[in-house]
Amino acid sequence: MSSGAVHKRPSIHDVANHAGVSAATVSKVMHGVSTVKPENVQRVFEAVERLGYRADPLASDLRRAKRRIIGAILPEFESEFFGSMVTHLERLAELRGYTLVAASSGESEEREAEILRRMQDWRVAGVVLAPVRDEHGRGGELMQAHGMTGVMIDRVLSDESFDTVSADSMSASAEVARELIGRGHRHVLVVGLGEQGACVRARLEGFRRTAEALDPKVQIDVILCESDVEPLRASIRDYFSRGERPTAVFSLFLKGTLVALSEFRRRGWHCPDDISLVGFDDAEWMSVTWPTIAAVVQPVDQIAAQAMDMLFRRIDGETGPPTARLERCQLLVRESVGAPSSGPHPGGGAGQ
Amino acid sequence: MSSGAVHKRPSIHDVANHAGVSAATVSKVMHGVSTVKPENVQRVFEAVERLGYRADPLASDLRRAKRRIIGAILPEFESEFFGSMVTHLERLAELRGYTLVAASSGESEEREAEILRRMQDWRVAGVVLAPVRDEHGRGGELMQAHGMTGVMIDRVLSDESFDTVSADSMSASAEVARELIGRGHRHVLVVGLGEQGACVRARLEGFRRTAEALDPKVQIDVILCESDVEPLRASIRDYFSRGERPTAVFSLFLKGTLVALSEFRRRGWHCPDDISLVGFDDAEWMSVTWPTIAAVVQPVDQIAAQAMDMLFRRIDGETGPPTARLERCQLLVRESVGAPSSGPHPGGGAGQ
DNA sequence: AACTATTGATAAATCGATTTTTCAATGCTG
DNA sequence: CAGCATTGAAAAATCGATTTATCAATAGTT
Repeated sequence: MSSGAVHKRPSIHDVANHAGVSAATVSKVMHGVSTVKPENVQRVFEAVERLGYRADPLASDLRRAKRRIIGAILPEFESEFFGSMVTHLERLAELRGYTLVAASSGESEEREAEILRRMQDWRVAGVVLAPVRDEHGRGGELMQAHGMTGVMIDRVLSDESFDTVSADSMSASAEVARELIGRGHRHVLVVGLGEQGACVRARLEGFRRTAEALDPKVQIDVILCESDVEPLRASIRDYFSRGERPTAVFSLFLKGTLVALSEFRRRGWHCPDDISLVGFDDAEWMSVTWPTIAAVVQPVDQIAAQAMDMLFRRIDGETGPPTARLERCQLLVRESVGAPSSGPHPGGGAGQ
Repeated sequence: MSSGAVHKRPSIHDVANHAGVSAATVSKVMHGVSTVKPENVQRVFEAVERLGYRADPLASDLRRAKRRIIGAILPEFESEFFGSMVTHLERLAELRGYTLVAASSGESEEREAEILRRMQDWRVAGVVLAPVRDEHGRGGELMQAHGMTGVMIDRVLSDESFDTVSADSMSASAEVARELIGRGHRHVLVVGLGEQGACVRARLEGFRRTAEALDPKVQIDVILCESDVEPLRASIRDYFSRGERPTAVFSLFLKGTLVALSEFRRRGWHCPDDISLVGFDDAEWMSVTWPTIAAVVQPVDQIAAQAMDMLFRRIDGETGPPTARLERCQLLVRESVGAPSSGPHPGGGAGQ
């Protein structure tokens, strides 16, 4: 469209000329410094108004000691959990006048490392890292080696170098155990990804300890796969094929819940009549399908808020030992959890 | 960890000093300019290596004519569709040495406008805008008024100022119509959000025209709500309460599919025995639940690729009239679609 | 041998802000 | 009224790169 007048934006010097003052004065006015004559303040505001001046954040950040950019590194963007995490982080960064630059590591530690390097190039003020593995992975090492300011979230428990914020996996798993044992389940399959992660161990142990405390004779089978979903699916399929017949499945991750559901489908089992299902991570569809799926809801908003809070404290120079926060989860018991089925599943196998 | 040596990163001048050349020479070497003595190239490389030098993108972008930043503005991050869109855009930007800065408008045109202003402050090279409303909303106006370079995606058809890329909604809807009519449905409820959007009209008309061409006596009811989900839910509930008994529901958006499903649940209707369901937008869970849900899959990868392709062409100075691309969708017919039920729906729950 | 081209590199200007330093004008004190 | 402190603003340095202008040393011409 017509007027090419728009193409060059006014700089602080243009404003200064228009107002008949120096660039330094304009800068002061923009930052509300009080040592400027009221008359000049007026003229600067008028010039700003007339020219539609807005400061270039690149230029101002270049000069400043700390850049007003926060980097966020998450394993992926496709899930509701991380999607909503980005939304929260974005809002919280903005609230403080910072820009959030989010990147996805695609569940790869190499990419995670590369992104961290790039964030360091940008000299971001701080990083929110949801590591691919856990707090002892490459990401943390790199952040530390380069003296970056950061917080780790989600797949972490605690770290000796960085603040961490995550869901209280252990308590949540314990609650799941109470729920399942309470309903009479005595044979439970636990499925999950990332066998070596501290977070997975916490979820598993939280469940196991509570379950065994409630009934020492409970049988807990565990299927963990390294990272990919398909091997997990294969293992679960194999497990059921061997004739194993748990009365409930507890999934430590959303993907596991999906895999379990699809394996139930394959075998024509229905929840909760044939088998019960509960998993970590809630999703919108879970309250809509038939049956509705029970889930552990992680407090995304609180995790994000706490993480940003800690991060900005560190950015503002707070020292002291790293803190490790655990945010309380909520167990939503839905239709997919019931009492153990009375008889053996169709297709053979033993009952309870 | 110990050494505070890490805290100040080397600048191009440090490299220059180390190599015994000038900063300009270092810059040339970094950009592969050939007019540098091989010996000096060596020394610069060595200095870069020893110091671990990496250019500061802020500083280099400040000087450059075009900044290597692409802005992406999407209505939200929580859905698989936009989540995966961000992932693709991120990768495509990176591939060309650009950084993607994504922001969510939260379905608000005010926020969309504010983000655009901020992106303009950053002087991004280009913007990928998935407008809250459609190509005639405030976002497009602003981009144009400020002479920004951009592409619009998703809720658009074509525009006289910007290139657009979106799913071929009309063809996809036509295919849905063929499928439903072909199976014998003669009374279909279409639900959706955003009544005034061109994209909604295309989806609706694509369906209506094809359906009526196949059988002029088909009854098509339509429930559209402005933007919020809850009014839509109320309308649908009211519609069914009035005794309307379509044999199939076609949802124009993912949210609509969820609302429809939950309303079916409320009434104890099962797909596809009591009513068939098909909707725009696929999601991972749809192939896992019971029944599996039929969906129109939008080619996110192609939309992203085409959008970035067009955008970079414009950034590189290509002129000419804006193009409007439509990418082909795929209809995944799953269990939620069947033949119309033989009789009227039971007033209460149906058995399985 | 003198003069022009060419080559390769450096110095300086620039991007658009912030921050520090300098400086002029005014006010106050004795 | 001289001397000093205060106030307010301009000038200059800075951030870390890129780009342009300038310059010295060599090569090539006649």
